[in-house]
Amino acid sequence: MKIGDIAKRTGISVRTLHHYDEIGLLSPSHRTEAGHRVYGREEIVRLQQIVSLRQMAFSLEQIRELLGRSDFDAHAVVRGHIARLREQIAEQQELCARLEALEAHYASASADEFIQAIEVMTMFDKYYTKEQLDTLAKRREMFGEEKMREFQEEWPRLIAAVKEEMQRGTDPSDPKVQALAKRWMELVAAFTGGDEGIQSSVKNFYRGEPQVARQQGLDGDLSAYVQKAVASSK
Amino acid sequence: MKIGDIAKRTGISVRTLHHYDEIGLLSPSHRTEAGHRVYGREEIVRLQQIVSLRQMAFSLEQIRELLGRSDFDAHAVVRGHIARLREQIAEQQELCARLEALEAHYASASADEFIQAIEVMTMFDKYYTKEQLDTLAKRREMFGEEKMREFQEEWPRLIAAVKEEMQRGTDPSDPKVQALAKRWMELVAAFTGGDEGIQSSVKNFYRGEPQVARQQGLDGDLSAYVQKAVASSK
DNA sequence: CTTGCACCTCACGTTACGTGAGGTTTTACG
DNA sequence: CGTAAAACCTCACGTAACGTGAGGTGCAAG
Repeated sequence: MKIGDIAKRTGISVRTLHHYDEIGLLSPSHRTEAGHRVYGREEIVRLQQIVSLRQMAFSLEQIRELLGRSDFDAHAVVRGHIARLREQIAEQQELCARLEALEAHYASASADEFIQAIEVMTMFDKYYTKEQLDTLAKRREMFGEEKMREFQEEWPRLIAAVKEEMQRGTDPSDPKVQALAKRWMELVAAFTGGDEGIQSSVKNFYRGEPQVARQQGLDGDLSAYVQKAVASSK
Repeated sequence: MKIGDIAKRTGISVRTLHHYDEIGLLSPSHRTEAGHRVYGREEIVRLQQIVSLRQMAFSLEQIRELLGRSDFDAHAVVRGHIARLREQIAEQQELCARLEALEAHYASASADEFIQAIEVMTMFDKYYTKEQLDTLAKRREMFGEEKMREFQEEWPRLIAAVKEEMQRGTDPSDPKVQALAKRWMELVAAFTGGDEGIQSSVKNFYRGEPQVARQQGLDGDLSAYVQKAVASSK
């Protein structure tokens, strides 16, 4: 009946019982004149209920409501709780999947490269919708790991080649430039799959993150040059 | 370069930047003489990294370690993080499944009954291992909803009948008592499936939660009486 | 010159307790 | 009955990652 007995019998810490008393969730019905808490049958029952609900991950506030009086719709509270749990699960699974993909893909990368990869991933989140990311993921699966790596290695070479022609002042309608532009658009098409939404997202991405574009050797002049080449081929 | 600009450009709140400064996660390289924070390129880059890692649900402490210097094994940190996420997901799925089962089964119950059902569930957790609970769940599936309900309705009648004989002083070897005891053991066998571990868990359960036993009309005398009847039948 | 906005530094609130600090009461033993 | 250990009490700070004022200063525009 005293707090220590309750603690031993239920496995709840004395501090926790103090806490429940403090917030008015479970207050002992009596106190000795020395101020020691005395719990009765009622309170033990209520404590069991509290513990049970806590095991179900309800907050103390929710528990107070659920036990407070049945005018609260318990089923509604539970359904809300389930909904929140579902959301959390979905989020965490998404996260987990991403981190595992990263681990698998960048297993041999340095810490810096690894963190950079995470950065790129979150940047993608900013500019692409969830559906677009799904589409891109499917496309990557379609091509397979090796193809994607080849593409990633081809881009810098292609960009460098175009830049050279541009700086040399070659006309965009020159066959050499035309060939490069054709390959350029092929790679773009392979990545975007012709999806217009994705194409505009790509543009927004490079516009919003110029430092990424710069890192890859891209800039406004270069893309304008390619645009001209493509236009003149029609 | 001033804190408000950073806040607008990155979407991070001013307070958050203050916080990161406070804990030394991201401090501006300079201050104006008035004490205004001035951020440089470096800090913006670091902030992006912080935001990215935070999106991945890393704690600020972990982020500090990851960015602190690459002597920390980033891969190990990430693997640990994944493991923790997995655990949380598993727990929440377990919880969610239980709550949904409750919702489905007690959809039309009152709040009190509902909470009591949750209590019973957590009591079971205390006395049965996970495997035993799985076994019991499978057994319930085997019998189906209706059979289980029939069993649940039969128990009180059976207990009452035995109690009557006991109070009347009927000898445990009397055919009437023998018949009741036989049915008793059949029901026990249906529930436990003859699993010895489960049988002892049941005993521990009723021993540890005497109020549940009492609520069902069970007590030491009664079970001793049944034991005698069973023994005398051999 | 004053208005208003951006900036600053406290400092409390949030969740569910853990962990002492420092003091009183009860209990057990000789 | 005296004393010492065990159990009880009330503060009160710490946790994670900020939100939200309160109250005061700096700076550019009208």
